[in-house]
Amino acid sequence: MRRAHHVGGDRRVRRTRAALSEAILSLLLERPYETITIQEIAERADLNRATFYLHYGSKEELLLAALEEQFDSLVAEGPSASPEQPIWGIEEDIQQTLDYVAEHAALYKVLLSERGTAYLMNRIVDYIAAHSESELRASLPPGAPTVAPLPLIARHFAGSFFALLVWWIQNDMPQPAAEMAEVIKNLCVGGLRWGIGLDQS
Amino acid sequence: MRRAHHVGGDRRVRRTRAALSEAILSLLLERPYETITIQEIAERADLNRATFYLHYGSKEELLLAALEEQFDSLVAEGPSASPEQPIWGIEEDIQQTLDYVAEHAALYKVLLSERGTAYLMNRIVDYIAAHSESELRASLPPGAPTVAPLPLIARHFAGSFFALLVWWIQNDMPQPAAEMAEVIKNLCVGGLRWGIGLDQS
DNA sequence: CAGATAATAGACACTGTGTTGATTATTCGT
DNA sequence: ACGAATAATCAACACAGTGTCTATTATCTG
Repeated sequence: MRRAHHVGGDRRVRRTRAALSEAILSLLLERPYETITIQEIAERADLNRATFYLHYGSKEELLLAALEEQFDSLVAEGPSASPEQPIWGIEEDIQQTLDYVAEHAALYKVLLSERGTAYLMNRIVDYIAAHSESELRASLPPGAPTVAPLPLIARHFAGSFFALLVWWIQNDMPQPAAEMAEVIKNLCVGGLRWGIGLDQS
Repeated sequence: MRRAHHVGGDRRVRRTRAALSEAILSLLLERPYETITIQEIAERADLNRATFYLHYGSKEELLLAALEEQFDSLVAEGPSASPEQPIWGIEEDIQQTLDYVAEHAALYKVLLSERGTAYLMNRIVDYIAAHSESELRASLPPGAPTVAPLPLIARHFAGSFFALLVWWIQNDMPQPAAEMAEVIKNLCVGGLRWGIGLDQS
């Protein structure tokens, strides 16, 4: 019955890394990235400063690792891979993403407005684009004509979704998640269907 | 006839600041922001380090100033404010923006992929959104029904435009600017017209 | 030209970094 | 439950870069 063995090596390592990630993210909620020192991170994680260097070479490295975890847990909620309703499976993802982000509003507001944007944006937009492109590909007859190449349509969709997401977060989520999801569905998925010519029928 | 007087105070100040901006941007082309020191910036600008502090309080401050100039010169090329062809004036902007970015490809590749993204993205997306929103407003009958609130449609447009722009730059501009502009026009402006119901006719 | 102001040069204390070697504590496999 | 392996601690180190200062020189503006 004793599981959770070998989940990723030494238990001490896992605990230490988790503490460091948590420390930097919690510091990020309080003040800008540049002003945060490795000393403070170690301090807040209740670890010796030398221990930090046992795991990461720089603040940057730790941040990327922490963001990666963050992204993974966002995606984990994510794409339940719709059955036979191709494009419309995306709508579920939109709803789930908004719900997830709303739960972690404070953190995402910081991540998106400051340091993390470059990384998170690339990561999220890439992910959404890849995800929606494969859905698109599956839902289209092979040689069907589209307004533009599929990867660009996917990017178009991902970009507008992300922009609306950022707007929503940075404006302190003026609408409830469900309502915003509706708007995004209308605009993005509508635009998507238009992009692949489904609206011409 | 002696103009260019009083363009912004002391000539020395203008020269110094310009040198600093140029220095940080050129360093940014060579290596990541974090590794650049104020010492080096001053050195490359051929200025005493103390002079730096006479003008900026930190590296960050200088970078923001430099980005602001960069953004201004991008916008300067920009919106020739279409006469009576509302939405279609946007098409010109798209073309001009791509041309401008293509000219400064190396710099923008760095700015968009690294440090600058957060700032530039907010700045550019805000600008495009505001610009397109006012064009939209002008081109629509007051009470006309739309798919979503105007500001969100504008954001949707700006986001997808920006995402495609980033994709294009980061993939080393696989298509010529003109061709990419066509794609963007098709997708974004098409989506925009669809968004405000012009496609239902 | 003269007064004002910007830039320089060198020095200063200070903060945070990255590394080291010796020591202690925890964990994992058997 | 034991013992070998290895992670974490602690104190100390040289070092790089920061931010500030004062006195001096160079340059601009009216």
